[in-house]
Amino acid sequence: MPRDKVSSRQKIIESAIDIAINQGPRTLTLDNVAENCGMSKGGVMHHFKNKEALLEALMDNLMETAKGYENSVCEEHQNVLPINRMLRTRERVHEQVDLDYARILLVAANENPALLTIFKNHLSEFVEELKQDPGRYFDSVVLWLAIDGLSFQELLGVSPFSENERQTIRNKLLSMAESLGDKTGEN
Amino acid sequence: MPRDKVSSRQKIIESAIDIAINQGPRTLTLDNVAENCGMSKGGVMHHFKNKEALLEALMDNLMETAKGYENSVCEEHQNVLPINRMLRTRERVHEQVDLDYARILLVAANENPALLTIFKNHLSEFVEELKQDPGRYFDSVVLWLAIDGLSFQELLGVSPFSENERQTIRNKLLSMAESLGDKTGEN
DNA sequence: CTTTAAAAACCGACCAGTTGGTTTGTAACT
DNA sequence: AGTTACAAACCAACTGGTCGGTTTTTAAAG
Repeated sequence: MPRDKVSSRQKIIESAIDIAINQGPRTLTLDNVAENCGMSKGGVMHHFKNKEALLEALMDNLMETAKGYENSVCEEHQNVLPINRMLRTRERVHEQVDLDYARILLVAANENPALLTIFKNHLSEFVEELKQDPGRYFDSVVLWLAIDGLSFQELLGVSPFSENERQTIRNKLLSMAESLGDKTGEN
Repeated sequence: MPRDKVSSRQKIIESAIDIAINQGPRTLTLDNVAENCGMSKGGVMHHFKNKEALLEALMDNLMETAKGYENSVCEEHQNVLPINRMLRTRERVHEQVDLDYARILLVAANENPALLTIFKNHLSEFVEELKQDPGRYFDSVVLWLAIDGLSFQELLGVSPFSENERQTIRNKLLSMAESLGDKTGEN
């Protein structure tokens, strides 16, 4: 039996994520990853032909996790404005995988900006969705940019707010989104 | 006088900025800087005892430039809300030195997060200033986070908006800030 | 105005460590 | 026998940083 291809690959990815989160972007090296998951570099290279391939896998992993949370939010909160859905998703991501998870974005930005294309496309799709509702477009964009600003500040480690304050801000943004109404216009 | 101490140091800094902007953070190496400004590495090391010292100088340069724009805005628009002032400053920075200038932040974040402390302190001061006016605190924070989100998206190269759209957004944010009133409450 | 000597600016070779990546080997499974 | 899944040794390029030496500037003395 191939010793355990799937779980080995996954173990490498998790090791890489672990490094990206708990150490800086600069320490995400192939040697480090190999050591962190108790493998030789040759082993790692067997699963990912080069570093870029590994980073791609990281990005995919990140996007898929996010999409998973988005889906769960969609199920619980139906017929809700896109911006509302987005804010709730962010909240959930924040609770569960911690924003540190997004540090992978920083690694990607540093290593190979092309990797961010996947992420950018995700944002573009969301803009298109917001444009479907021209009347609430701008208000939604502002709320969206605000939550992004808050996240980015935290991501770079320059947020002047405490976690408590950030929580308050997120809640207020959410309530602002809710006061924009629901999809059908009632409320 | 030594050959030209001031301008040599400045030339190194400008070379480093040039690299930080036009190439990725990873290419900001001492060798690269030296080559870019037509000097030997030894020469560079003479002006900056190590890479960190150079990066510090970059951050200082960035902060001082920003402060310069803020002052010019202060002169032209007196008695205006802090958030209003901040948005106008951002606009001016954007026009003149381009947001690419802020790419230095990314380099710093990647290389030595401690360097961001200066930047973080600047943000903290602004929060304190906003808190002086509790009635408009939250609205100001939202506008601020929004412009930050817009900038950060652009910084990472993931902005789903065109430059035209971003301009529209910035203008709208500014007009929202203006509708918050001026410092004295009239208007 | 010279001479002189210290100080500052700068060069270029070098170093140890790290990087992404390759090659070769080998044990296990099919 | 052949493929899969690794391990181990290895490599060239690059990293930040050091160091001995050379040139240029400055300032003081004659």
